[in-house]
Amino acid sequence: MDSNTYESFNELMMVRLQKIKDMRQKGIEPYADRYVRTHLSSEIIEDFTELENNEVSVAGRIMSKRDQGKVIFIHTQDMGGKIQAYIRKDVLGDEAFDLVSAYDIGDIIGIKGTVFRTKRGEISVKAEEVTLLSKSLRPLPEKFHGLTNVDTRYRQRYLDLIMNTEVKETFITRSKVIRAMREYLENQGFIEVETPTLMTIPSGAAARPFITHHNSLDMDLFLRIALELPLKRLIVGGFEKVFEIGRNFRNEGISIKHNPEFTMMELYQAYANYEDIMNLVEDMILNIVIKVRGTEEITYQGEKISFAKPWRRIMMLDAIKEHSGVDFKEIKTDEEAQKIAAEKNLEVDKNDSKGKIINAFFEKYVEPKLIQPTFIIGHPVEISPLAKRNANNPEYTDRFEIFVYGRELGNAFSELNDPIDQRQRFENQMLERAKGDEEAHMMDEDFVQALEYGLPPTGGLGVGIDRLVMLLTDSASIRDVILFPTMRPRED
RNA sequence: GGGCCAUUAGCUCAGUCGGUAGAGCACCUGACUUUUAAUCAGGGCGUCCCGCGUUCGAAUCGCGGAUGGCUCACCA
Repeated sequence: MDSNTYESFNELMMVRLQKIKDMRQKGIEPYADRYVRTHLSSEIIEDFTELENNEVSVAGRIMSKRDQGKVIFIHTQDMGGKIQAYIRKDVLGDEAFDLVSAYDIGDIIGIKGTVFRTKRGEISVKAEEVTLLSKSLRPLPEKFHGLTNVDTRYRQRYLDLIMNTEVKETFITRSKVIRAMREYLENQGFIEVETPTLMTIPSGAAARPFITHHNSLDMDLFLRIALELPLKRLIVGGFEKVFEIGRNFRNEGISIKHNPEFTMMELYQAYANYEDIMNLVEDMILNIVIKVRGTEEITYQGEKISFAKPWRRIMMLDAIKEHSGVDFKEIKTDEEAQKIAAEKNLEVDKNDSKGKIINAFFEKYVEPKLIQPTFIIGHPVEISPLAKRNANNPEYTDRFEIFVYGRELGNAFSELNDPIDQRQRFENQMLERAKGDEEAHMMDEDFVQALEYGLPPTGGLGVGIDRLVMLLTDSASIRDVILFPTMRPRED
């Protein structure tokens, strides 16, 4: 750090810098090497009856300090929560006590002492030895209101985590959700794999990709938008049950439900169809909900949501008929579909096929109504370029999506394993692209070639981890379940 | 990308009609040996988001910009 840096320090920080100098002059190092702690704050509170009058050592950040002259009360915070230290001048001695007196809120300290309960009933540690482990230079946000500025909370998440305990809880829950999912899938015989993030052809979803450049190969690469195609190649290769939990990147708008990078779990199971996957995902999510929340029913944004089996299963066309009165079974051509869309004042592109219009109807009339976990089955083939056609009605696919609280939580289908049909579908997507649809799939020749070697009948699934965590932590925004959400850099 | 709103001390906020900036917490000095947003007395702390303009004078009014929030669009 040079002197120019110090110039940006305000008076509060200059005072703390001076304290560091004073300590070093006394031969005390304010940045310690290590500290042996015996207990977390939570352990002392939970096991108070056994620990009372025993010696313990705790470490953590000073969150509050009440100096009464010859007695100081300090709350320190660690992973387990907060615990109070009771520090007496006559126990520590004058010199050590004066040092503690100079500690600031935000400093990280170690306390060795005996466990007891104060007059007011709070379980505390009566300090015999207090050690400064790391001096804090910047003042923490105010103790009562804490840190509420959302901008700062996301940009300086560490401050958010220090000040807002429920934020820590959210991310602990996130970790539990992922662990429970892994456990479940491993118990079902799935193997976890990792596939490339850098792709030559981004595929597996309808989305605009991020582009980057590889210098020594002198070529552009794309960040993946889905995990799907590499995983299906692994099924071709004989891994019959695989899954990946990985980051996807989509170059699209940011909203309460969308972050440019987000986490998906995708799994593929050979010899299974979409109905097998439906049973699997229903059981898996119920399992996770119970493991994480201890109950089948949760409350999300004031709405009671039950994950108890079975979830409602309804054909997409039936759901549209139920909510909009329009029966697309009666509508045969793109022109008829365009006409009915116009009658309903639904904005669609004039090139849109019947399949896309069905999807538009679904999104407008049905999606917001699907509060309880619901399987929507049988999507039009035009919007499902990687899904197998239904044997009885080849205009539609053996596909389903899971909706909860009006939001898509998962997507699954019987995988298209006919290489000739797959090539045709890619070609149709290329035509859509040529018509200006930037999100249409690109041709993936290598993937078609893999199918030509033979993909067994396979069921596949994708689940949005962030959205699942939102439900289980009652978080209104996806940014509340992503530690460092994408932000514009500050100008300054 | 459009609309609306916000941005003032480290944090949470107030700021009247345009008259040159305030509170609480935090910090500093002093008092206080079981406090709980400890208390009491005193003190210091500002790029009023940035730029331009109007005005004798701008935190306040106008225009442009930045960042964020909400929302619509986009996004299966």
